[in-house]
Amino acid sequence: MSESNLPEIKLATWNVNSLKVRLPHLLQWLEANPVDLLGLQELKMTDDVFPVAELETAGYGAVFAGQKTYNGVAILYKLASMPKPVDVEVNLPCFPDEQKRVIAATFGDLRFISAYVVNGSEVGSDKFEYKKAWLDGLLKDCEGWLAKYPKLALVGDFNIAPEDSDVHDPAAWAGQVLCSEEERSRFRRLLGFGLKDSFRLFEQAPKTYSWWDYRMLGFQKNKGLRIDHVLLSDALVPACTASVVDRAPRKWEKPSDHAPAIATISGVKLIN
DNA sequence: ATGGCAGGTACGACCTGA
Repeated sequence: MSESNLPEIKLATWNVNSLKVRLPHLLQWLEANPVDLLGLQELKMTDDVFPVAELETAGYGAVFAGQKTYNGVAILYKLASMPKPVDVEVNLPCFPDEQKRVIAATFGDLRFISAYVVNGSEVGSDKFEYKKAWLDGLLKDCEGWLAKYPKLALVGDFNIAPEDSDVHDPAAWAGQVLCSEEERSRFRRLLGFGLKDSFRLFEQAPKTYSWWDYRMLGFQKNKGLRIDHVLLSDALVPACTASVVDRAPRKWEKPSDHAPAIATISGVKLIN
């Protein structure tokens, strides 16, 4: 039928580590990769200085929730291809938080959520307890969102490497923050609600990561972790035709320490 | 075990990241 004539929709996520510093990289990347929806994390800016005009010139609209110095999330949508966002939610309904870590919006009948999961500092710290509580809130609200929105994409910096294959040195990282069983078990519970890690739907090159430490030549030595994910609800999984990490912008001058991750879905009609 | 790099704040170092 006409399903195959529907355009592809590209869904992406990128922790830009300061949108002020990275705006030129973002614009350069969007020109080469005109994705339809892009979740951003670590804006590190307040809403009054969000680059609305520059992004509109590049063909993108945005909804955003910023904060001074830390955190801050946004969703960019391609004006030419996407319906206007509705039902915008900031943060987790069940977890009141001063920190801006979640923004969600609906495009047609697609719910798109950009999340910046707590880092957690180190296992056993107060920040780690906050991370676990925050993740429990995310789990609870995702269960609710999935019941309401069958077509759902949850993207972002999860600060969790789900499997040892997502870690350059699993022995060194065993039990450490980003790799602990307490974090990984929560990630698996999230998948249990009816989400898939789109990256793992496909054969992938070994040692594919999305984050590399700035220090110790981490990127040059590919000492990385895959902690940025595009999760798709079961209703979208059959339509997913590709899921990749784009290492290219990590090679640019003064890069973010994270690379973008992109999933492609095909044959999905967005219904208003 | 430690520190190394980067961004922000604010002009000192210090906090946070992962």
